[in-house]
Amino acid sequence: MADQRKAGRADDAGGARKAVPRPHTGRRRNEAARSAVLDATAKLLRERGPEGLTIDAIAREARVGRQTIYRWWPSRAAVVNELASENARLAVPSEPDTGSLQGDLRAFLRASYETAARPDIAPILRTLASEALRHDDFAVALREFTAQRRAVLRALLERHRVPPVRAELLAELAFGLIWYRTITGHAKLGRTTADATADVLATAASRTRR
Amino acid sequence: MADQRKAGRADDAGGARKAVPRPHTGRRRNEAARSAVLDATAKLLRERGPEGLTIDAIAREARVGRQTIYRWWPSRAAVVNELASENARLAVPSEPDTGSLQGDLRAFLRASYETAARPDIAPILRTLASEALRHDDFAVALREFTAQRRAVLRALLERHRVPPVRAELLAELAFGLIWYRTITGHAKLGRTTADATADVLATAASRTRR
Amino acid sequence: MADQRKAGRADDAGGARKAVPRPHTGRRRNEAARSAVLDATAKLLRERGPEGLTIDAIAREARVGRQTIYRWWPSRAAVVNELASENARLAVPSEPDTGSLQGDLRAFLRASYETAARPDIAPILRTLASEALRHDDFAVALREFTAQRRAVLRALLERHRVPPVRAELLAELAFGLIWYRTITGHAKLGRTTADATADVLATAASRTRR
Amino acid sequence: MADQRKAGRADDAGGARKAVPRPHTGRRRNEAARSAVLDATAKLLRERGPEGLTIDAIAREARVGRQTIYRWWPSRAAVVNELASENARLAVPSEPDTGSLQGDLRAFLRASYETAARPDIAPILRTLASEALRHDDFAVALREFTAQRRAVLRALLERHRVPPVRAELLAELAFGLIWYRTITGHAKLGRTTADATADVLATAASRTRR
DNA sequence: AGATAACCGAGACGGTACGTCTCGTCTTTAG
DNA sequence: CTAAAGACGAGACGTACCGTCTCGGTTATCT
Repeated sequence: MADQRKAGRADDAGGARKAVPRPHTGRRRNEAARSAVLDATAKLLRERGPEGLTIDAIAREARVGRQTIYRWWPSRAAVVNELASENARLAVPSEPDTGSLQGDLRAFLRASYETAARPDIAPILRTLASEALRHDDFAVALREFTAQRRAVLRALLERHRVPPVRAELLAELAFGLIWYRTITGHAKLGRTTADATADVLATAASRTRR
Repeated sequence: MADQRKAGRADDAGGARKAVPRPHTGRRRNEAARSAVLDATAKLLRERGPEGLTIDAIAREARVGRQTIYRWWPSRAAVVNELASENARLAVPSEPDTGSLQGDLRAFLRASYETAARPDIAPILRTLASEALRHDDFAVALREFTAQRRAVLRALLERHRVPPVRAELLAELAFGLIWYRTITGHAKLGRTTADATADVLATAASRTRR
Repeated sequence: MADQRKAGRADDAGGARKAVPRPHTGRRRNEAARSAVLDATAKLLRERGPEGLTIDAIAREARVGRQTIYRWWPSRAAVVNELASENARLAVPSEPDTGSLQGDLRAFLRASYETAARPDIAPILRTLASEALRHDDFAVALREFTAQRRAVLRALLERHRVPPVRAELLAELAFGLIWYRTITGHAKLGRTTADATADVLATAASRTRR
Repeated sequence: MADQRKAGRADDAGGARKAVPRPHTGRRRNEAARSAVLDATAKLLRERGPEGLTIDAIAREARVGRQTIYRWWPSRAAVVNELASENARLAVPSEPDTGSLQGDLRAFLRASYETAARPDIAPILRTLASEALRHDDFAVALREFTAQRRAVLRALLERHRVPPVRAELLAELAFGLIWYRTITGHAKLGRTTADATADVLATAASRTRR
C-alpha cells in the first residue's frame, strides 16, 4: 500500500505523455463557507466598524472555523479586499459610452462616487484605508484594489485619446477625492461633486489630446 | 493636549508668607518623560511604521512606565496628534506670490507634497488618518486640520479670481492626491507630481475666472 | 481490536432463508495500510516519544489517509494497544516449566522485565500508561492488556498450587514493579531485579500453598 | 529622565558592597489568584479528570487571565505539582509503632493505600504520573517525591532489621501496587489489599532478617 | 460485462486548546 | 503625589490536531 501513489500515470511508459499527476484530490471548497465569511465581514463592518473586525469575530458571526478563514485568505485584509472588489465590479460600469468624454466621465464618476457613499460600502472603504495605514498586508490589498480601479478609469480616458501619463494623474485626482472625503468626512460624495469633477478632468484632458 | 495640568501652584509667587508652608506636594510632572515619549513615538513611526506603534513599545523605547503614558494622554492617537501639532506648524508655506496662478500653485504644491513625503512626517499623517477613521473625536481634529489647509489654498486661488465653489473643489482635488498616495503608497509625492497637478488645476481654473 | 467488523450478519445462520443476503461486497482491507500504520506508530514512539504521537503524524508518516486510521481503530489508544499486543506475545514466554516455582518465576520475570526495558518496548509502555491516565478509552485498552498479562502469571502460580486470590496479588506486585519503574525511571529493570522479586514471590507463595 | 535606573546602588563606588540591586518594585503577586488557580485545578481534576484539565479550563474556572497562570507556572504539570505538594504534607503517615513488623506494615500501608484512593487525591496522582511520562522536568519532581516515600517505608523495615537492599525492593513492590492500580484502575486500593500486601512483605522480610 | 459496494489517499470542514502578545487598569515602592 | 515597575483580567493572534465529511479513484464480488 502507500506505494501506488499519484495514480493515473500508468500509461507514462508507453509514451511521452505530459504526466498529468491528478486533477484534484479531497473535498472541494465549500462555497457557502466563502460567502458566509464575506457576509459576516460586511455585517461586522456595518455594525461595529473597523475596530470590531477580528478574525475571531468573523468566524463566530459566519459560524465557520477559524482555520477555514486562514486557509483561503492570508489576512483579514484579503477578506475585506475581496468584499470591496466584488462590490466595485458589480456597481460601477466599466465602459460607459455616451459619445463624449465629459459624458463618459460623468457617468463613471457618478456611479463611483454614489457607490462609495453607500452606507453598506463606505465602512468597507474606511476599514481598508484605516487598516492599510497600520498593517502592511492591508496596504498591499488596498494597493491592488486601487490600482485596479484606476486602470478602469485610465482605459476610459485613453479611449478618448488622453495620453497615458496624463490619464494616470487624472485618475488619481478623481479617486483621491473619494478617499479624501472618506477620511475626513467633511462633505458628502454625490452626483453634484461627480459632475463638477468630471468637468475639471474633461477640461484638463482636452488640452492634452493627442 | 496634556498641557492643562492639575494646576494648584499659581499662588506660589503671591504668598509672601514666612514659612512657605509647602509650595507643592509630590513630584512635578517630569518634562523629560513627556519629550521622551514623543521622541520614542517619532522614532518608532520612522523606523517601524504605524504597525509597530504600541503603548508597550513606546514605554519600552522611552524607558518610561506605561502608566505614565496613560496618565497624560488618553490614547495612542493623542500622542501622535501632539507630535503632529508640533511638527506641522513649521513645515508648510502659507502664501507664495510669484505673480501667476500657475507659479503660485506650483510653489504651494511643491512645498505641500514634499513636506507630506518627508520620512518624519509621512508616518504621522498615516497615523492621524488611521485614527480619524476609527474614532470620532480624532475625525473632528483631522477635519479641522484639513479645512485649515484647504482654506489657505482656496485663498490663493481666490486671489487669482477663481470663484469660491470651484476653488473649494480644486483644493480638495489637490489635497486628495496627497492623502490618496499616503494611504496607498503606490507612488511617491514630489516635485513632478506637484507641477503636473498645478497645471491641471490652473487649466481648470482659467476656464472659470470671474 | 479492529477485528470485530461491522457485523450485521449474525442472523444469517438462524435464518433458514434461501437468499443468504450477501456476506461481503467491495474492496477488502488493505493489509499493507494496517502494517504501515503500526510501523509508523512504533517509529514515532521510538523517535519522538509519546508526546509526538498524533493521528496526523501517524497518517503522514505511514502515507495513509487519516480516515483509514479512523476506519479501523477507534482511537490512538487502539493503535498503540494493537502494537503492544503484537510485541508482547512474541517477547514473553507464556509458561516456562523448570520444575520449581522459583525457577518458573525467575524465567517468567526475567523475560518480562527485560522486555519491558527494551528501547523499542519501553516507549510503548510509557505511552500506554500516559494516555490511560488521560483518556478513558486508553484506560480500557490498558486494562485489557494488563489483565491478560496478569492472567498468564496467575496461571503459572496456580499450576504450582498457589490459591487464586493470593496469585492475583502476587501478579499485581510483580507487574506493579514494572510500571512503577517505568513511570519514575529511578532504576533499570533487569535480571537482578527479576530474580530478587521472584524470590520474594516464591517465599510468599510457599506459605499459602494448598 | 528615565536614566537613573536600578536605583539603590549609588553607594557602590564607595565600597565593595554586594550591590543589592533593588528589593522589589511593582505590584505584588496576588495570593487570591494563586489559590483560585489551585482550587480550580483540584475541582477540575475531581469532576472531570486529567482529560478535562486544560489551561483554558483552569483560567475559566478560577476567573483568572490565562497569562497569570503562565506567569507563575511553566506548565500544567507544575500547577498539579504544587497542588500535590500542599496536600502531601497532610496525608502522609509517619512511623507507626505497633510492636510487630506485620502490624507496622499494615498500619503504614492502610494509610498509604487509603490516601491514594481518596477521590480528591487519586486524580492528582494520575495527573502527576501522566505528566512525568511526557516531560522530563516533571519526571524529576515525581522521582523525588517517590524516593522520599520509599525512604519512609525503608526506614520502617530497617527498624525491624530488614537489610537495606531487601527493604528497598519491598518498598518498591508496595508502592508499585499503588501506581499499578492508579494507572490501570482495575481494582480499588483499600484496607484488604493493604493487609494482604503487608503479609506478603512481612513474610518475605522475615526470611532475610539480620 | 456491468453494477454495486467497500476501501483508499487527500483534504476541507467546524471546533478546541495552545502559548504569546498587547490592552487598559490596579498596586506597590521609591523619590 | 508622581514615577517606574510590574501583576492583573481580558481577549485576539496564528498554529496544531481533533473527528467528521466529501471527493475522485481503485479493487473486489455478485448478477
